[in-house]
Amino acid sequence: MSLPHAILTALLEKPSSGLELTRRFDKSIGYFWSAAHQQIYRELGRLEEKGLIRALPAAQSARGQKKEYEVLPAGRAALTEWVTLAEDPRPVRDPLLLRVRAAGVVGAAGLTTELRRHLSLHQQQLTEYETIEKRDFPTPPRTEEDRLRHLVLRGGIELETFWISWLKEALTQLA
Amino acid sequence: MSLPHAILTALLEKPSSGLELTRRFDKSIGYFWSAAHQQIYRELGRLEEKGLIRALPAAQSARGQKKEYEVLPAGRAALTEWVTLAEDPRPVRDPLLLRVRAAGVVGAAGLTTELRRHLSLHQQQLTEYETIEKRDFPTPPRTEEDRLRHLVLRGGIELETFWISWLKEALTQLA
DNA sequence: GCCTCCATGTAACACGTTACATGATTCG
DNA sequence: CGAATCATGTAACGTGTTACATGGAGGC
Repeated sequence: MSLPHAILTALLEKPSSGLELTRRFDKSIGYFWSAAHQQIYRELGRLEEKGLIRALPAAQSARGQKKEYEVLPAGRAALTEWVTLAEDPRPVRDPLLLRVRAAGVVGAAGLTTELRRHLSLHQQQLTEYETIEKRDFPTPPRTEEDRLRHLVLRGGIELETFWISWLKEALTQLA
Repeated sequence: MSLPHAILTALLEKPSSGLELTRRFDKSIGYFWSAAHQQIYRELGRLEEKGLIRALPAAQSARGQKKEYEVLPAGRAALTEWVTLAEDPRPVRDPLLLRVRAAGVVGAAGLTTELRRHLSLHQQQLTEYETIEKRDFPTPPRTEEDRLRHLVLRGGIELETFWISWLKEALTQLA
């Protein structure tokens, strides 16, 4: 039940059309909750049907015509409730860990190439996050909203740091 | 495409019935790739149909009768191939990070309770992993299989450590 | 007129979750 | 014999992914 709330959050930050949302998911929210445009359009339809958002009056509903949405009070209420809900942490679900385990059974030949590739990708992602951090949070954030956004970004940075360190250790052991 | 390979790995470690697999997923493999029994039975059926595993001859196929599976050569080959496949890291997909971001928009009232609850759950999980580490790897592992299994466990431990540290920082900032 | 890009969708399928169904075995 | 437990499944649904369809606007 996360995607609808991700969309509500994005729309509260700024009313948008489906494609604009898709683009914003690609750079910002998508760093920790990704979604393709097909999923976004489907979900926008459901949210509108439930009365949590509405299409801005100016928008035409014809195909190929831009359609902007904004959040209704009921939508904000639903999001507020979701924030404090008791929802257990997702168990880890990572194919790479699984593959390392499988390598223990069928042999680790060729695994290091893939580990090196992942290491490089995580290093790239870390660099990207650090660029954003320097750009958006050059000084300690003052508003609560900024502090929370920075906190989320720190989460991303520390996760990438974990992967880099773990992959280096793995490569050392397999050398 | 991870579940079938998780099952192949588990079956190579030890031929099992559906329920035995379910239990082993609950304690071991499930720490980084969980699955319910319904999913496992469905997947066992598919793997058998594809000729990657087979039911042991002794087993009856009647409902309520135990049915053990073992991996066929084609199954081992498929798993070996998967280990070295180029498959990009999964983008992070975490509802808690999303909720913190949403809290930036609708207000963080009541969020700390949930963060404290998560902190406690992650501390429990870390303790569990450390118990397993002491039990299974009291001395540096010698075989490649053991080294790889330990590596995966280290991944779990470091991930939990990350969450604990991040949650503590978050709670400090929101205090 | 044609190509590209912007924009909104549909369809089909794979995967994961929740609820329920059915039969065999064991223990009191 | 009744209840609990072991064991294998079915059904329905929600979410995520891949492939494809439709239409408008601007540039050559």
